[in-house]
Amino acid sequence: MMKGRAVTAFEQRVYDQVSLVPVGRVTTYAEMSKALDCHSAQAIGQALKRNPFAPEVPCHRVIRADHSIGGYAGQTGGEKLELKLSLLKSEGVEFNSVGKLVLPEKLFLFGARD
DNA sequence: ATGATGATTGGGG
DNA sequence: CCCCAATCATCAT
Repeated sequence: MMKGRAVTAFEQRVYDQVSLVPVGRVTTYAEMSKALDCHSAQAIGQALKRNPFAPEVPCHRVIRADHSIGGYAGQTGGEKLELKLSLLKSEGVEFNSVGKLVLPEKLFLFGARD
């Protein structure tokens, strides 16, 4: 039988990290790259786009550093993005007409205490 | 092993 | 808005 592709150590660390983001909060690719001591936010996106545990692992709670929505399920536009938006909205996180996070204080910074 | 790709980012025009 | 360089894990050859 077909065995799915193995989750790499790096991906596992990314998933563990994003799992720390609470419901109703979001973080950024850049913030995660710092927390994981990786110097490439894009590498974080690479791992998240291949997340085999979505939405168990909340990869939809990761947005861009400029507070815009970012991508989802391998897409940067289209229906999947709509899904990401509705998932976040159902958790109380919203974006304005310019596509930016309405309440920046909802950003979750690793290592910061509330 | 080498080259290309990408859910990014910060800088510049 | 668009373009570019830097960065790096993963994928295709």
